[in-house]
Amino acid sequence: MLSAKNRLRTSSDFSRTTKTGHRASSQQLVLYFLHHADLPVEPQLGLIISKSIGNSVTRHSVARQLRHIARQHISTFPPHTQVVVRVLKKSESYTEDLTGLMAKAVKRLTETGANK
RNA sequence: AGAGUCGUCUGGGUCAUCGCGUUAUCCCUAUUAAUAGGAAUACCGAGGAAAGUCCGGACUCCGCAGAGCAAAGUGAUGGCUAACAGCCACCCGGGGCGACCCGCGGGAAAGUGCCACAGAAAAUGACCGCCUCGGCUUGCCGAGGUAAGGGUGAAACGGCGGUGUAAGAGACCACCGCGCCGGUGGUGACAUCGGCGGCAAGGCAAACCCCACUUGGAGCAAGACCAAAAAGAUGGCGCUUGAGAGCUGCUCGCUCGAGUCAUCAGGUAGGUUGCUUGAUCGCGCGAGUAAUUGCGCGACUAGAUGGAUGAUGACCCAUUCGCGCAAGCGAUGGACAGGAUCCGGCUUAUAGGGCGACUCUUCUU
Repeated sequence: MLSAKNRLRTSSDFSRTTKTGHRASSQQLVLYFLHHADLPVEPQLGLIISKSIGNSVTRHSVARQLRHIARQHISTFPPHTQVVVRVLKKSESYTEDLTGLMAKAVKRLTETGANK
């Protein structure tokens, strides 16, 4: 699981990341990520799970699994980064999808950072 | 043994590793000196419905001289409770051989309204039929009587039997039903017995309405405290005689330069609090048919806030499937469902399992 400092907390963080950030998507997930020097040093991650996924039990269980997977990869993100994961469809396992998307996002972030 | 009725409990278990949240202890760092951040260790960490948010309260704020209207809700009787639309007991009506179950149970002789389709008529009614009278073309027409019969309908103007009649009819009579009066039993709803009365009384009140009783409003996003920024008020200093800022350990010096500093009230963003020990639960004894309650002893560890429970492994138990005569082996791996101020209820969802009480039938002794 992710510790509290690695989680997005406010509504404005979510809207800024989803509206102005970059995107990477798969069949089941969409990953938004934003890198800016004004953001906190620790990488932060937030989840968006709609009611179409299932009832409250299902949504919480999906969120816990995603946080568990994301914990192993959050340290690979560069500092000053915020990430939002949106869940589109219900699935048995999100491990491969999330791992692939996060690797892609990290690759693009480090490339743009190199260009600077 | 079989068939049933009712109540109640449980809601996979044990262990290990990593991770997350609250609290406590200790250590480190920072300063505003009692807070913040970080690290370690320990303890604890979703439910019987946490759900729906349908009732009732606690708690908080606002309002409030008193009375009435409106609106909403409740509706047999007695009790329990903080309170209730809840619960218990009992009454009444209905169902079952029975254990037991079902019923939003005041008023339809205060008034208004509605009663689909069918049917003559849904409440000032005559379609068929029956009877009487009149007419003639002798089996039809007209006038009238009749709610016993037919047919329609969820429901047809008290039921049934007799007297009676042209035919009929509470027109009259007995029993039942209904209403009133009285006796007895019961706290009471009511039951039962006796007498009298006339047949006046179709259903719907979850149609309006009438009667009785209850209710001030909003809700933890309540409320309380702290309090950025921007704007405001007051005061100090200053506008080339330089306030203040940057460079610096300090002074000098250099550069920028027209506003700047302090206080105040308000209370936005944000934060803290409210926040979990309570009409609490378990056991024993006592009161009560029971709901419930008195006393004594013991127990109590979720408090998150984009919202903490996840991942992996081992064993056991349960389910299902396959192999097998069986023992067993292999695979599968759990119903409904996730706290958000807290309690009492109701309703709805729920795989499987355990326990208790009782009824009926059959057999044996």
